[in-house]
Amino acid sequence: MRRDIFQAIADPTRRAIIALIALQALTPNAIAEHFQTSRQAVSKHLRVLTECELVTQQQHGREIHYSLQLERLQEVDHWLSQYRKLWETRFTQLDQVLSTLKNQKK
Amino acid sequence: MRRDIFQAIADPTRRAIIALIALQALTPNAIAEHFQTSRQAVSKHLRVLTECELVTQQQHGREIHYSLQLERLQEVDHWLSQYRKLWETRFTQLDQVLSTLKNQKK
DNA sequence: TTTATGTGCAACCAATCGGTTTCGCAAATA
DNA sequence: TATTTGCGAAACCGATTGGTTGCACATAAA
Repeated sequence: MRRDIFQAIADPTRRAIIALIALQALTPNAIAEHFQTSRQAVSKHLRVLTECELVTQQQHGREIHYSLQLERLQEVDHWLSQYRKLWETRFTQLDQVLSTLKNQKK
Repeated sequence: MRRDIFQAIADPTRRAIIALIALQALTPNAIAEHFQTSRQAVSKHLRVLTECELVTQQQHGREIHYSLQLERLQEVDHWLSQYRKLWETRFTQLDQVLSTLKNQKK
């Protein structure tokens, strides 16, 4: 199933998982220890994250290590960038207003 | 109800609404014309967006104009920034690897 | 070999979601 | 005044979500 990354990061638990594995790969059991939910619930979240390619798996014997695919977050960054342009323009305009006011005081 | 902005932008229709009103405020009817859903469905989306303060209303007679609160998107930007740091570091490291290789060729 | 451990998957469940239709109400228009 | 228009709110509905429990199956350890 093709998943939407925005829907994937909508859940707070999934964002917490992302934060956990950002620096080092972890197993589902290791991740589940940080929450009050079952390992299976964490597995379901990992499946959603895997389906939108936000995380990848590395098998080590019977353990599976999940790690974050940082680059995928750039899709969100790209979506944001169109609006970032707008709010930066707005700040620039505010700066201009402020300096105009400053000059009038002189 | 206190809403989560990540949950608000998870829905593709809501992201489309955000894009629509980014440049100019619009009424629910005007927005609904861009989709194949009813005005009431759009109203529900606007309610979600209003609850997390992503949009604000301006009443003009019987018309209500909805406009985007750009600054609120900075909450997403702020969340992203921690990971942006990481992927930029990664790129920097890649650059270093590349220039090391380059120097070795000399 | 037997037992313990790490995992994914399926079935089930209550809650939520995104949509619809119907309604009521205030403002604009005839 | 009577009618039309723009809107929110409520009731309803099927699909999805996030959780659970129970299971099957490898791999590691005894």
